[in-house]
Amino acid sequence: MTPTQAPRVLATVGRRARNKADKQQRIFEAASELFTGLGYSAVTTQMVADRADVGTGTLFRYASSKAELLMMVMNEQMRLDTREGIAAASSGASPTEAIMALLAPQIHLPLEFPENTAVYQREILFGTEQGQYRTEALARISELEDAIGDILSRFTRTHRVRAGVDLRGAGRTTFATLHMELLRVTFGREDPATLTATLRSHVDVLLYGVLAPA
Amino acid sequence: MTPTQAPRVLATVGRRARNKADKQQRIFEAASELFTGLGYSAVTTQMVADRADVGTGTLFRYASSKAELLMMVMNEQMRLDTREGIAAASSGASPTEAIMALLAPQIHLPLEFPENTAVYQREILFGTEQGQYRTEALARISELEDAIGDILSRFTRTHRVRAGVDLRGAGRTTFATLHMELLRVTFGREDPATLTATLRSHVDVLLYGVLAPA
DNA sequence: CTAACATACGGACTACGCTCCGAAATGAGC
DNA sequence: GCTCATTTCGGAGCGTAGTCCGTATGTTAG
Repeated sequence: MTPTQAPRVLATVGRRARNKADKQQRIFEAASELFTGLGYSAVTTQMVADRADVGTGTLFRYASSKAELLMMVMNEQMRLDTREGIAAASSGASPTEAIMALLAPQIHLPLEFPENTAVYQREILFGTEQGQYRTEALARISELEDAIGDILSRFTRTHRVRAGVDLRGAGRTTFATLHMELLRVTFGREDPATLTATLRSHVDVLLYGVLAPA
Repeated sequence: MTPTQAPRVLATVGRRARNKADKQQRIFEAASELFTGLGYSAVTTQMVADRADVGTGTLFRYASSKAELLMMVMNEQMRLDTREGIAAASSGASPTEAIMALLAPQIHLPLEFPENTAVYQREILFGTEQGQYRTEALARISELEDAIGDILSRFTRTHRVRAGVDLRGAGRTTFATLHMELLRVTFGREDPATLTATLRSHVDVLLYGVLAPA
């Protein structure tokens, strides 16, 4: 083996690309450990940069803001929860149960990481920058909204959809409600123990309404 | 009139209290003009302080944060819209129409001041500090949620409430949806012209549900 | 191997929200 | 009017997110 041959095998992507992937990895791990250990507001970007052993200038070429840094970390968790929920929803026996199965895996996050989850939700809803990690988060939400559409259409044989109802819009309403209920738990205005029950009754209202003509 | 008598008439509250009210007034006007003229992010607290002719230290004893400063201004508008909505709602002929009448005055804000309204909503939902102006904003929201409860109970003679439905929770769902739809307009994901129609269909879904057993 | 180029890096720097504490103004007691 | 206590004021200073640009490092051509 000549000195130029041995590296070439691994070097098909070049040293630069490898350095980049390596830094990306270090930054992800540093951010993940610090955010989960201390919570968003107690972490400074300087701390992340130091732990990842890069300069702050470098840090901000890998994530365009501190919030993007958090989203990078949270998206991983969200990815798992979403996959789990979509799998579980396919076996729900009623519309309510199917939707609850879809949403159930999302519930643990605000309990485990209240502050980080609140910031995550805040940035999803109110973020203006079009960073890559926010884009990914939005894609994940869309995935769930689509899943609700799929669930509802799965039940159109046994249930009829009221005239004029837009299923996509109903998916949005479901998420609006999920967001708010998760926030209520985060800010301690709702008992986590009753969250599932509360959410189920919201889903029921959404599906079957509040009123019926007397 | 002795020099001590003339001032006494106006001075029942004391010079200190008058100075305070005066500064409060100047700060309100400065904040109002700057925020509405330039938008939240383009305004610095220094600019508000300068225009109100106070130091920054002083500014922050009249509003505990920049966001509180905005809420101080927005609350005034919200107060008018809420009063108008509650008055209009009492004459709605159907539950849907009554709720729409209640919400209608709220929808002009994001059209006129998209950025400020978004920040206002963000702080209402995610703010952690317990400043006086946020407290006031939350009270205004509660007022509207209560109004929805009143509307629904007004129709219990002609409509029956589905078993197990919590009207207060339904009010929260309505607001969750309103928040989200206003945000969609703010961020340009929804045509303002169709907002009323979209909102009405959301309210309909909420009242009468998506599904009915076939 | 070297030169010339392109890209990535990183830390000094800036902007801004907010705090802190010494100074000034006000009111009370005499 | 004078002194002292109390409240209010305000701007220098701090912490932190994010930028800018000179330097370092990798890549390519000859």
